[in-house]
Amino acid sequence: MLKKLTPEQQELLLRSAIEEFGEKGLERAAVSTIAKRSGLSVGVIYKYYANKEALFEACLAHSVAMLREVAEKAVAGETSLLSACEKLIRACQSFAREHAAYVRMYHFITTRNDADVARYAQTIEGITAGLYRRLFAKAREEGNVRPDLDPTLFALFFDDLLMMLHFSYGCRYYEERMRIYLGEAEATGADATDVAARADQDERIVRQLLLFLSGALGIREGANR
Amino acid sequence: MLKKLTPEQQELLLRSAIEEFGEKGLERAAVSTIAKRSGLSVGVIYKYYANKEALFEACLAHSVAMLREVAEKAVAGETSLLSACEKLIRACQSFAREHAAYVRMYHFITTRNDADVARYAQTIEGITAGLYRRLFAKAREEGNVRPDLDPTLFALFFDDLLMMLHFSYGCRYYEERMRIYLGEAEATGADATDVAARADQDERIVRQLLLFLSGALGIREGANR
Amino acid sequence: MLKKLTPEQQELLLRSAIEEFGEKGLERAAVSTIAKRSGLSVGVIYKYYANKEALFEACLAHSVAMLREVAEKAVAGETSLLSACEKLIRACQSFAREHAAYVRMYHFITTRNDADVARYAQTIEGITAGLYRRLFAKAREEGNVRPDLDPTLFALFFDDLLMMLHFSYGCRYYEERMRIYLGEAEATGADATDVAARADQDERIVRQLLLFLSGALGIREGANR
Amino acid sequence: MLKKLTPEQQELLLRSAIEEFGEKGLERAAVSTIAKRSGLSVGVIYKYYANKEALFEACLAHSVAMLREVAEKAVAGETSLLSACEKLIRACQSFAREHAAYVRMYHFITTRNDADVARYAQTIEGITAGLYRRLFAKAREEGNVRPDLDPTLFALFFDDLLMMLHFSYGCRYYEERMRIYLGEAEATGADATDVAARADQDERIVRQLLLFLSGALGIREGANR
DNA sequence: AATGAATGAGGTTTCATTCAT
DNA sequence: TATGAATGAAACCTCATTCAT
Repeated sequence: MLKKLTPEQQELLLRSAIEEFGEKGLERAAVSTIAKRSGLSVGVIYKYYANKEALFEACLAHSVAMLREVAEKAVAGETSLLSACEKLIRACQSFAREHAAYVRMYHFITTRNDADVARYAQTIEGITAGLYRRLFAKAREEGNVRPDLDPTLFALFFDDLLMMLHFSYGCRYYEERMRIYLGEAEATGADATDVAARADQDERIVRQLLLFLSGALGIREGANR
Repeated sequence: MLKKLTPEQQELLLRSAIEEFGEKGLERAAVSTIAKRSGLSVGVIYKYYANKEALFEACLAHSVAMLREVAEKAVAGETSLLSACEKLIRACQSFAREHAAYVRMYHFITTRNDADVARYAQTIEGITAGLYRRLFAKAREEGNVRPDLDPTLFALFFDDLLMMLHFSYGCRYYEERMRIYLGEAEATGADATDVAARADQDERIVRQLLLFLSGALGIREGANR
Repeated sequence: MLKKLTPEQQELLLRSAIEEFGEKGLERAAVSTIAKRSGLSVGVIYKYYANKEALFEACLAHSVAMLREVAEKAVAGETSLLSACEKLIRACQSFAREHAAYVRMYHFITTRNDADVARYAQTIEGITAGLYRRLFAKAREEGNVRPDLDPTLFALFFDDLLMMLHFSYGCRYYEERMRIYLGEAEATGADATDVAARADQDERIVRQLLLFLSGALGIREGANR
Repeated sequence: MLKKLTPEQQELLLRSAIEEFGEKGLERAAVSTIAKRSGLSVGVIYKYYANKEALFEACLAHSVAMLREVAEKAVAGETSLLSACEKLIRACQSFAREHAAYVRMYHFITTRNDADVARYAQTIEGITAGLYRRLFAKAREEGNVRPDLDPTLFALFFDDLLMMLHFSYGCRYYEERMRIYLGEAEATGADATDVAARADQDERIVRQLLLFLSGALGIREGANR
């Protein structure tokens, strides 16, 4: 009769858990901390999720669903391959900046070494794999990309670059790595200059990645724009 | 102070620890298991390393050193950019097939979220970042690649692809992801057919990645070979 | 105050609780399971009983009342000591076969180690103790049993045997123990042969226990029948 | 090389655990309390026993072994059935007075309702069952007991009485029950009068139980003494 | 008044680290 | 000095009890 945990509280629980897991990973995250963060009791978490791992998986599913949603929105209605890529890249950037914890959850899946990995991978990668392959296959048929391109493998390489882009904006190590490559000092705060510099850098990354991709795919500029 | 452990034993300890960490990650790996695997006592491990984390870091350093060594050997003496790339790709494949645990250690670094990340990244990525940047800058000067290429960012994208290649051969999630992209069933064993099929697939990946890269870099075929 | 629970529901609650407690004991039984079994809410149980222990005690009282009722019915109107014994033995058997949970509840009292034990024992054992003692004292006066019999202690020994008989039919350990003594395999099911074999065995136990008792009590066969 | 837990400490651990389990039962006993009682750490308990249940079983085994040892010593070398019975009864009394916790452990087995019960029963009861059966069969062959006695069932009834005797000295509920039957007030302390009264009562129980048994078994006085 | 979801104390168990031998 | 058994803090999870609806 009475559902004490409102949808808002359930959402809050997931968000709190994603933050905790995103910071510490499955093992180091403590259910009691998640309870505190979300203002709920330990008991109620175990009412909704059988154990810590089940909660982790729910967080994964939630995070991945958001990632996918963003990706799908980004390419929806795009007819040009290059502009679809641009949309995806920009979507990656803004999503990862806003929801770093979700990106980190995604990254944590990749560290798993158990038997469930196959299931996760199928659920998460299956859709994008198909999407990109079809995108490239169609572009090849239409003569917009190099004719010797293997849609299967190019889809993989393309996704490699998008994944790394995600991680570079959401995971500290990859962030640091990007900084090293770009040869810049750590941003100290969030003042106006930093924000502007960051936007500039983001823009530079977009342009260069598009350049890299258009070369890789052998995109005929004229045909696309 | 610590004379009793021969270099061979130290090497053995690191190898055992890398295997254990590579299988289970930092949290799930047990120091006592590492002791058993290496035939040493728990006590002596703590004589050499302050704590589990310190041992983990030593394993990271060791793994990364091997990775780097392999990478450097691969490009040594290569004058052509494309053939350097090919060497690197093939080195990735064979190293990851042989030393999956080392690759996984490398991958574990990226899950770090603490303050030490910067130090790690600097040590590990600094060198390759510089190497690739110089490689591309030189190629641009010599007119062997597209003139509008930004050596800094292209180095990053190139390393993205190599990292993902590593992980695709060493980490279960990424392995599974590659399988999904390539649309193939899980290899059942190590019989002759499997081995041959795997070699074929590896070769296909090398060729397509080189195609992807040469397009991306705008490599002038004639100038390189 | 508590009007809403009909006598039928109260009875059902007790029966459900006795089943749950009989299966699992006080600690392992869950109030929520009892609520489910009885179709009531957890809340209403706590309206009627202060806590799980109080409910357990009510179950004890109820079970013991039934046991006693059965015992009293069995001896009512019996003039011969031996036939009173026989009635009690048969009553034990059939009651325990039908209401094993009640027998187990009774058995659980005996595990108590707290201060309330005296109160329980007084309530439960007081009546039978008096009953048996008077039974034996009367038989001695009438010259139907050995004259050196101590009614007090013989009542205790007699009750010992009846208690053990109860438990042997209601509690798994004692059941198994009886099987070991009787040297028989575990009954596999409830088919006709099993049922017949079981009845035979029950009958054998009755006859031998009567033999044992009549010897112990020094019953003069002629005087009793 | 170094077994820090000496046999004495292991013995102490078992004794402490038996006391704790004997007082509270499996569920209510806390491993941490056992650790405190024995002056050991929680961890070392889990080195020696896989979990609380395993420790409990070890305590059972230990207790039962002692009980059996005492029983076997009691009948060893006794040629007369009646004097063997007397020895057993007196052994029960003194053992239970000294090691009440062991008796309670034994009693706790009988509350179990799980599948392991059969195994326990076999181990514990198997030996005495055979012993008593043979004792009675031999006595019947020799014409020392009634010829219509069924050794199997009489062994069971005899063991019933011994078990109840044990419990009456070791378990509070049964103790209280005996007091009710005997119609005496609770002993207040351990002063001289109490001790003497207790010894008197013990003696009375021995004699009456022997009387009861000799009647039940139809022992020919002349043949035995 | 009845419900049953939420609470949170408390128990079991693990394992990094210590330290007596 | 090297060992590896002992330590004990910390985390998961359960479930008796409460209380908002």
